[in-house]
Amino acid sequence: MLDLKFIREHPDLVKEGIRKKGEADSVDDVLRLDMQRRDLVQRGEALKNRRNTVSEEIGKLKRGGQDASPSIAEMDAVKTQIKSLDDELKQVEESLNRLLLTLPNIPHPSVPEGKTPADNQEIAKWGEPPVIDFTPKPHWDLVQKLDIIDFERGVKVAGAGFPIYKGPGAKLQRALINFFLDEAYAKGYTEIQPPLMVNTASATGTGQLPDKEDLMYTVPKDELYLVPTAEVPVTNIHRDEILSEEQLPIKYCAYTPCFRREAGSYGKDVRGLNRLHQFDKVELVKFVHPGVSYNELESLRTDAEVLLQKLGLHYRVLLMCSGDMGFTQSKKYDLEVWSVGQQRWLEVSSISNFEAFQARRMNIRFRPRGGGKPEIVHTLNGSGLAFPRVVAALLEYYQTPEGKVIVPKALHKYTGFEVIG
RNA sequence: GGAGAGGUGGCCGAGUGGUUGAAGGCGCUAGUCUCGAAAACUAGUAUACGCGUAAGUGUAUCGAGGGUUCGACUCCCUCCCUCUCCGCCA
Repeated sequence: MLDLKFIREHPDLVKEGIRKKGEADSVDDVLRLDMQRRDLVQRGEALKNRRNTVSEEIGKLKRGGQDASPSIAEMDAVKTQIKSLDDELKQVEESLNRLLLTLPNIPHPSVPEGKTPADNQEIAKWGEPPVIDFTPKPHWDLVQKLDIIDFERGVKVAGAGFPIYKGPGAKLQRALINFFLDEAYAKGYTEIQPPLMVNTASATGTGQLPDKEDLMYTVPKDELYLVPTAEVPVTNIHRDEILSEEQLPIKYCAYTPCFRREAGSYGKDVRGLNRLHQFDKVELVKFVHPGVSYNELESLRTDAEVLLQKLGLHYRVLLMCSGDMGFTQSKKYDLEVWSVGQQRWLEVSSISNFEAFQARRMNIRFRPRGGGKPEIVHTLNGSGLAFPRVVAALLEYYQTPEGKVIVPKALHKYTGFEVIG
């Protein structure tokens, strides 16, 4: 959510930012409702002031045994007016709030303007594709021969997009959980095991609601949502809190399964591990002082990149353009790992600065050193990392001509084996 | 799921219709005292929104929402949550 005062004072900047994101701009409606709201507030409060004053007088008169009926009669009329102004105000505020929740965050000046993924900028590349003298297999062939991931039976048990990891496949997943979390620990992140279902307020706080309800699995009977990412429960930990500046930055890491309906996906994008309804992810979340959030974004990116480096996987860093960035972000990087078997890049991490956009929705503030008014914190998060595509890339990258897979050294102490197959 | 109790400021805790934003205590901040610290004493110590350049001022907030009333922390209704006992259960 954007700051209403900022919109009021800089409507053109906001309109420009929304235009860059390629979204419809309802800034003028916001301003109109804001004016209506302030007018109603002023009229209502003047009457309430009157009511409070007279009620106090009535109290005094009654205690003095005097007649207060003229005042009471006046207040009867005032009461009706207040009620009607309050009702009107409530409607205006509901409309205003609904509108504010649908305004996207505006991009940081360093974000390139663009409309599609083609406009994203590749700003770094690490490693090389492996040199091999055979035709590499895609991971879905490898895992079937090795019998380590069973897609067919996953369909039977749950449906498409719910694979079953088996034997070394399951252990590889478990190894990655520990590897990623240990790396995060070493960088000062505190491990969180959050709820895997969240309520409406939490889903609204991080921006999944009201617009993106279709992405989530719902539990209607209990008004809960299965987490589409640990970002949701972890960022909401500090909802409606005033932190102290000394606590900042707060850094959390969390391993969770993630559940996404991903309606409308099809084709090569969903083959094998490329896109699933349930997948594992370690998420990194930061709450930081607004003055340093862009430094924190860079270090967050480094924290995620190092994981791919330690796994020895070839990857690139994209700076997302304004139009491809998403509703809540001010600036976002994607890490894409090279898929040898598919000869394409796969997104394994998305690293974002939301500035105050989420924190304002969630009312997460901090008290500045030495006192003073609470300020909104900035929130950031990044995948560190999402498992399925890392697993896909890893299996494909380290495959042998015989269809076995060499486990990268960084994982040996977690897997206990060095070769799959 | 059944029965009972309760939700008040950073924390504890008073308050059952009329200056209660809210006693008292703790904590915290500043000052006095001290070589310094502790203790003691003094003062200050919520948030949001509106108006105002500002000082300031108005309104709201005692779990949430609604109702009764001239006036609600106090009465009524609905919901949420916590605790205790019982049941069920990994």
